[in-house]
Amino acid sequence: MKRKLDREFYDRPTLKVAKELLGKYLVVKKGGHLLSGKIVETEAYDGFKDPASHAYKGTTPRNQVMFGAPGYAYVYLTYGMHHCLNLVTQKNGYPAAVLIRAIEPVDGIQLMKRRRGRRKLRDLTSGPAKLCQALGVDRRLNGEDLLSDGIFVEDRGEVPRRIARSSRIGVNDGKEKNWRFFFKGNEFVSR
DNA sequence: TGAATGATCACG
DNA sequence: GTGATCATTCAT
Repeated sequence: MKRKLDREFYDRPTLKVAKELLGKYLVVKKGGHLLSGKIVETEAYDGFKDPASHAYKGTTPRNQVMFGAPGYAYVYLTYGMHHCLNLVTQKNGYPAAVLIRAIEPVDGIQLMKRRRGRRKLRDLTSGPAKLCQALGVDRRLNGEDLLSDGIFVEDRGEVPRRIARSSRIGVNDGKEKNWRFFFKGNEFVSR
């Protein structure tokens, strides 16, 4: 049983969405290719009061999508060369999203290897920018509807186990919360 | 541990 | 316009 996540799934508290995305399948279809992977690591960026969020200081041209309706992709370039993929959550006007930090490769592994220039399965998608490169996600997908057929998340009926949480990677804030979720012991989790 | 690499944003 | 920063990755 496969079921594409609907708008209502994303229109909920961000921490809950971040946690429940674990074990779901991220699917990208483009140019006749089908690429997918099981989500094994996420991070929540929630609201106006989250200093680590791009939306902390209000709207800018880049973060517009975070303020928009739930169920859309927010893709940005960082360090001048790496893309990161987020899934926008909660209602229009409330800036929040979930960063997809790692997936376990499932469909299209040969193409992922070619794009990444790596042979080992573990090196393909074990980080937010790695998985974007493997799946061919870049800023052209910013603002893309996650209910479209080009990029979406699918429930394949699996029951997730062994979920752990920690502080977010690359976030240096005194009050940093445990807003990173991952499968304990999964080899595709970043770092 | 640090280089790569360029968009983004605050400042004025 | 300028300069600091960056939700990272890879090779040294």
